[in-house]
Amino acid sequence: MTEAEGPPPRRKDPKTANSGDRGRTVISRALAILDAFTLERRELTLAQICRLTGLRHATAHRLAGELTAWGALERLPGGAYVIGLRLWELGTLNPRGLPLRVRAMPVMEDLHAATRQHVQLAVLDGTDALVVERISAAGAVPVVSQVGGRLPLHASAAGQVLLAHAGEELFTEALRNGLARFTPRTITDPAALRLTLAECRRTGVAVVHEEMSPDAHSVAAPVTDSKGRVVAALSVVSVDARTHLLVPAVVLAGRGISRGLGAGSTP
Amino acid sequence: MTEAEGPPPRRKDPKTANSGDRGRTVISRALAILDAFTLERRELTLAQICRLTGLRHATAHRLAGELTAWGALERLPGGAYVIGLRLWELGTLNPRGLPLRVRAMPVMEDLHAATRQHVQLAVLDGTDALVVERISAAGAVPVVSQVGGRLPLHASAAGQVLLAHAGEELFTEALRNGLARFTPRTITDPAALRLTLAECRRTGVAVVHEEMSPDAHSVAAPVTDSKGRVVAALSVVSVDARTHLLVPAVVLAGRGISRGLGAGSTP
DNA sequence: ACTAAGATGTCCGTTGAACGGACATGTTCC
DNA sequence: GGAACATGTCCGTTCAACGGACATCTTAGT
Repeated sequence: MTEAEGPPPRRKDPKTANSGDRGRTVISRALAILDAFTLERRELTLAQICRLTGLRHATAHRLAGELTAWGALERLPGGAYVIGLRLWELGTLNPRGLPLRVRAMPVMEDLHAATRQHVQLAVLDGTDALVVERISAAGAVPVVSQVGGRLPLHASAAGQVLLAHAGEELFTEALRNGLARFTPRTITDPAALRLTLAECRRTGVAVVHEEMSPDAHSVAAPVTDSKGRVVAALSVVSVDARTHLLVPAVVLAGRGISRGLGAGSTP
Repeated sequence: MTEAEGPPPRRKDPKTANSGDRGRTVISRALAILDAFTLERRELTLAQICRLTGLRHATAHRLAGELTAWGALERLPGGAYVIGLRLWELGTLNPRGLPLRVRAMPVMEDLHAATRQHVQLAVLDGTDALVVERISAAGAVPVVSQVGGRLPLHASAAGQVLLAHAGEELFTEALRNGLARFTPRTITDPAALRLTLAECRRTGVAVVHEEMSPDAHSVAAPVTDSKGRVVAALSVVSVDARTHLLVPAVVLAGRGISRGLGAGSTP
């Protein structure tokens, strides 16, 4: 009597369960959770993480719990997850992050005081320029980027400096991603970009007029390490089209930071 | 004939293999690799990672490879590993990191200009105060801390402010870790610390004389968010023992940052 | 030049950690 | 009240992770 209905099959066909998921590693899943956080999405609930990563909620729950226990994530009172301070603390250990920043800050402040414009320091990361430090000017162009944000290599002064001094392989890699157009003045022709970069190598600076956003004019100069390699780009962003007036100041500041990094001391 | 020696046992007893390792998860191992990096150990070879984490080199090699592919680690020309920029980029998403920093920076610069001393901004993380921003003064106390570094809660002005406004549970937690003595003037008696914290809550500031390192005197004031909760501590470190002269400036600056965070606007 | 010691990188059979379906509980909205 | 959704927990199955073994390369000692 009690077995009238028969035993229901508790397990589904395993083949349908994780069919599209084979070959993924635990670490890749955990890192996918971290990847789900962006500048626009700084707080995520467990359900949002599941949707963004495609993970089952049981899996996401377990992984997020482990990441939280370690400090890679934190939980807000409401239950939502945020990137943890431990991750920020670890990030400061990167040689292109904090040490560069500490050396650059005083000079950037001088440059900011002299020009009263936005001052940015960017390094190469993948096929983008990553802004590692920034001093904003009150009355200048609204906000084009922020610390931790990214700039396109072909359409920003800092990006062009970094791209000009990188290898040919990065240039082809950047072309493969396509030269996105932001304004009518954006350089989208590979040959034209190559000429611009050559000019940048010759003069030592990049000057960009409204290639990324209207009314934004910028100048950038390279920052080199003790071996003369370009490790960062220093740029000033202004609403004034007469950016050539800023060239000497930016070059000077760039060299000032480079000297602080030991440029020229060990040839 | 050919089987004279017999088949050699290729596998060792599995029980001896990973006996002390049972129950550890892949993620805990990967995070242990990241944990191996500290301010003192910013570059690590694979062999060093193995020694520090206790992982087999095959495992560490695979995990470090995955972390590198994602950007959590980077490899230097010599083959050594460093914390990757991707980790720094993610870290900037923490609400107590960048947003706080952006609001605080201008005020910190004003405070630095007014006092010509080290200016620090610290938040609570576990049982330490984590320095999230710092402006160094050229002629002041050598170097007591740095961005990404940690201060003891009981022996630094910023730490005392954070501890004074945290719950009772953090106080007992801090006691459990022990009140480490750094100088003859360090408060190591729990009852004395409790009195100091009560005084700090009453006056709104913490004043510390050589409790962490000789010749270092510091004053700290709280920074509050829109709900009046203490989210950070602003401190000035000086060689001058007459720190009471700095109290009004630090309080003013702390309130200035708080106002930028919306303190008082939504009661 | 030969050997030893140590680091990095790769392979593959074994096995236990990770997966995900199912269920329980809590919350929100109509 | 109950439908929809989110979070949290349990447990049997299985495939990804582990680590011993081996290969290669570099550095050090004699």
